[in-house]
Amino acid sequence: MASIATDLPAPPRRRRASPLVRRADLVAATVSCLARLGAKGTTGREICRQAGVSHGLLRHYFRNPDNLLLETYEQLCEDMLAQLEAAALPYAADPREALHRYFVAVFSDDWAGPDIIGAWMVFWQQARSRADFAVVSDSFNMRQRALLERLVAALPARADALPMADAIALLSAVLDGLWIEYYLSDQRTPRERCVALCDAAVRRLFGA
Amino acid sequence: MASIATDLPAPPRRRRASPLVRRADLVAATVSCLARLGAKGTTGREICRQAGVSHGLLRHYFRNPDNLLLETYEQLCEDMLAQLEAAALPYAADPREALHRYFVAVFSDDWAGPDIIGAWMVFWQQARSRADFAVVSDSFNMRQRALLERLVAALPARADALPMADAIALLSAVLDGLWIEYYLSDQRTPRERCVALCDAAVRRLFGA
DNA sequence: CCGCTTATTAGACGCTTGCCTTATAAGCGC
DNA sequence: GCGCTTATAAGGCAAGCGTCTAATAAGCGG
Repeated sequence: MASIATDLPAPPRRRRASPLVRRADLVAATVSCLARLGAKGTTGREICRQAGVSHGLLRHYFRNPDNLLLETYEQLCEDMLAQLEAAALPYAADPREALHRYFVAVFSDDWAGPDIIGAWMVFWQQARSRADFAVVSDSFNMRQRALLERLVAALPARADALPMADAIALLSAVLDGLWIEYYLSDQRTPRERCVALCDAAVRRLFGA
Repeated sequence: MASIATDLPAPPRRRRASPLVRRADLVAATVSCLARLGAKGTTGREICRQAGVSHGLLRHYFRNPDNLLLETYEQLCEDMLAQLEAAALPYAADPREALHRYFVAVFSDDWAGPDIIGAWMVFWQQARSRADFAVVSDSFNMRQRALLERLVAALPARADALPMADAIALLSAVLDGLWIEYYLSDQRTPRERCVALCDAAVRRLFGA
């Protein structure tokens, strides 16, 4: 048994890390916290606990917990948009396939996995009451929809098609709605079914 | 100017109310709180403040703030289902019209107004991490979908129709997705457009 | 009009949070 | 290897929360 003297002072393992790495750590811990504990449980101290750093460090990198939340949201949106483009654009020549890849990416573990999906719901909540979050949300929605529009535009034109704005809005709604369905129970509606339903929606909305 | 004696003791206007009324007051205050302040801002004390009662009263009617939240969720679901049925079922003979009334009710001020719409997002969040909330959510979803299915079943059958399960799932997703879109900005997508898009989805999914 | 039930308030307690200030040492440049 | 920068830890402080207990009075039955 170790002596009390060596037990108590507990070498506070303070390995230094580059600012960029630490910031990334805190952002990652924030996402995990949001997904696991929701808005109420995601406190500055809890985030630091999860990141394995002292609670004073948060203030060293961010103005306050709220600011960390906002930056996390921004980065999450940026990353997701980049990956959606990377997944779909290489197949732009075959719009059906490109859309399919897009759907698969949306429901992938990266953005809809158990360690992250819950975070989006919290951000949506913030977007309604806080202007700075709303700005990020609006920008994200706009860009996501632009990408969708770009993919859809490559589909062969049909005579009995809906107005493009309506079709896009509906496809976008299907995506969000299925995403919520998946959020509420990945058992009841597994991701393969979500993707299949999205594909079906494309066929229905833009012609067989 | 009134005397200090009458100012300080501040007649604590403690009018009695029947238990049912007070409980309803607290539930209503909870919804308002959730919608205005989100999950983090909705504390037991804040709810009581908003309801105009002392913070001790919450414990007199509910085991704890969490329990009040759950009961609020249950009642909200019950009320909404009842009103959806009341809005749509009288027109069951004309399924198109019945569905339209259903959509109008979903996006009405009663369930999507600024004083309530934010609450649903919080409940969704709870439904993922807390089993008791998940039970309420699942039951609500099941019954809502059953009602939708009942209305859709009255539509004339079409040869090129999707499998019923898929069509229902997609229509339900469109509803939820547009609901979120409306939640994020009632400016960008006003409720009339949401309803119109739902109607369009019905035509597309179940035939013109 | 009195007395009992109980709705209601008020206050105390311990805990956690966010914010700030101070102390420490890790690791780079020289 | 030495010293300076600064990443990191730690603790104090006020405020707010949830829980509990005790005191008060409102309004009914008699």
